[in-house]
Amino acid sequence: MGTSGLSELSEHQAAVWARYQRMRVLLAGRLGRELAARTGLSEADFEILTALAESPDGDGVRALTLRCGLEWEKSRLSHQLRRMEQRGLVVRCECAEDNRGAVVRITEHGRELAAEAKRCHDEAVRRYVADALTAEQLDALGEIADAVLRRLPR
Amino acid sequence: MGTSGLSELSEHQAAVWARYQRMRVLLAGRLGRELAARTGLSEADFEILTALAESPDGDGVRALTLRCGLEWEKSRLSHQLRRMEQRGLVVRCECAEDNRGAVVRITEHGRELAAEAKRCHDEAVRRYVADALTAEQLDALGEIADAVLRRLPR
DNA sequence: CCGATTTGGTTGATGCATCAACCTACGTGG
DNA sequence: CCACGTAGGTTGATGCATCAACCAAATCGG
Repeated sequence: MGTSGLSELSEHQAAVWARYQRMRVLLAGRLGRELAARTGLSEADFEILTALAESPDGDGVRALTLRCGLEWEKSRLSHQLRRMEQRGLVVRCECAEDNRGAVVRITEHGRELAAEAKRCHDEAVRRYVADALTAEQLDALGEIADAVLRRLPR
Repeated sequence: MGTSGLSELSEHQAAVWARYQRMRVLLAGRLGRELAARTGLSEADFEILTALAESPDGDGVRALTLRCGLEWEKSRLSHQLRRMEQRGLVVRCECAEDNRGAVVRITEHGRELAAEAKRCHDEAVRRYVADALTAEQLDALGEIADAVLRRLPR
């Protein structure tokens, strides 16, 4: 002690952070790659399709609702939906209640891919994470996430 | 039990995963944003500059060395270095020992920004992670990362 | 020594993420 | 009712990440 400045990390803290970063990058890369290889979907596609497929409202979800649920920026959603519409995964139509708004509907093709992707994704998460950790570690991970999230503004 | 298919996640597992994902996305976003706001560097810039500044070899690092250390793809490094060279953060020059190769040198400007960025980044990691977790949680995070990394091919 | 293969690196195309600017419709206070 | 502020969405530009194609220098097998 005595050598640590106000904002420095101890060697141990830096080492943990480095391992976390490595896990984060490699895990995300692998999950994304497997999903893309098996379904042709990106993680972004998957998030949208999952939200649409899970939505109880059979016919379409308001873009705003989607955005809030995913915590996405509006331009991000707009660009993403444009690309997905071109590939026939979703359809955008006008909104009756608010003429500014957009309603997004998942297509049959989209729904099929979403189901396939969920299987694929869950299996990968199980393989790389759930099965790799003890029950205590899994609980700890949840609590760690909560603790960090509490520190994040908003 | 009995209801779980081969690749499904239990509710608890899915909930932990969701919280992890949320932490991952929001934390990365916040760290990147703070770094960009305070130094004008992206995380990618920061990784490169850190590697170059830490390198004992005062005059330049082989691109290959950089690539292996960061585990980056070669085209990614090439594009990134091009952008950084345009901004005057690094210089690329030819390699004496291997005429195919490239040697990267950090500029004075780059070195100053790297130091500033390290302070900024360490402070943010401390604030959002190190100070948010108990000593046990910090250790647990390191072990979780190791356990997952052991499952990841290569 | 020579031809084939491998290796280090660049380039171009595409998708994803973000920022800023913009447009139109909604809502509210006068 | 109207003028103004705000909210929902789109668009364009830029940076980042990846893939595939390419090039030249190195290396290896005969």
